[in-house]
Amino acid sequence: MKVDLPLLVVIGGPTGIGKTEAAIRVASKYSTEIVSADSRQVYMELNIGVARPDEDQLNAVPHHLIAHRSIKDEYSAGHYEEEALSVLDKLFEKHDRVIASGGTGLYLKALTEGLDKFPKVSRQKWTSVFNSEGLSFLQEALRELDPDYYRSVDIQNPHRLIRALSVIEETGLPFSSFLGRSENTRPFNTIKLALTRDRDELYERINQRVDEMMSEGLLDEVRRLLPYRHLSALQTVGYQELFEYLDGLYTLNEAVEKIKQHTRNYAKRQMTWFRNQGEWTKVHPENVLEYVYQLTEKKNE
RNA sequence: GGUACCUUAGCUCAGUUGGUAGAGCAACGGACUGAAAAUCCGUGUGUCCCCAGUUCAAUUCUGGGAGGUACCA
Repeated sequence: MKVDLPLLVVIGGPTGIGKTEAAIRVASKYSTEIVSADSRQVYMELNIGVARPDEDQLNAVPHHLIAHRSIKDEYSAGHYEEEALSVLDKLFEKHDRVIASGGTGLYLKALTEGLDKFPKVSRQKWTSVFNSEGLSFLQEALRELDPDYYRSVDIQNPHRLIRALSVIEETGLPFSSFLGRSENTRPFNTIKLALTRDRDELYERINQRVDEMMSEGLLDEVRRLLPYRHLSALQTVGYQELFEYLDGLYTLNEAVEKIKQHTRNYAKRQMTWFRNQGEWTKVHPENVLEYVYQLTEKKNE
């Protein structure tokens, strides 16, 4: 840790683990504020289904980068990195430590380590090429235009190919020429805590939370968003399943079970991410306050 | 009570003319630098209902038992 730099306490972990509460406890204790790192809570139109902190919680501690964008806006990890850094800049004028909390691994990486700088590009063209020509066409195109990236990228993954080809198309440069170029230094120290719990317990919490969302009116929220179901912001667990229920594909009960299952699947993917990312200290939600406190004590010795 | 059919992976089921078995879904493991709650890759986890018989060998054939479904009473 570098001396004289402020501290960013990062609280990550899978959905439903208890990040929101833990972050609020730590932020309250140190009278500071919270920067969210959640790719779905940024949208003002999404509330119940993305487990946005409630009114009381938002009033208890100031939160940033929550519900400040529309689902109709383009938003991505790049936007998030810019916004988060500028918010942090201002917050560190008032506080010597700030809390970041969220489950979107890529956003946390963007915030703490930074991404390489890319121009903003539209993926529209290559998405439609993919739809009409198929995956192997994209593979061939990338192999020709950027053999280096072709070798390292997962060529079965259309998202990756579309992204790379869009960048190449608009810049006239290989995608790989942008990688590893940027020096990303951060004007703050970071400690990264990945919240963990017993898996069965986490899954049980997820199941219960989905039931709570339903009784809070998730179905109404989804019904209002039906016209926007094709936006990427709505490619989201809890929304797609209820759209399909409204299509008559299955019963409400079946839809709710699918939401629970898909949320568990998502949590599992997040656990994989945090487990294999390195640098993340596993902490039980109940011990977060104590853990941060101990680190602070050491720092002052 | 009688007759027919069924019982194989967590679930729904396929299969072995007798050589201890495989699909879908689930589950589990993994990847991932701008859609990341997305997207993609990998893995079969099994008293083949139980007991006995025939056989070199039975999940498969025979007999009995248990449970289930349908029809007849």
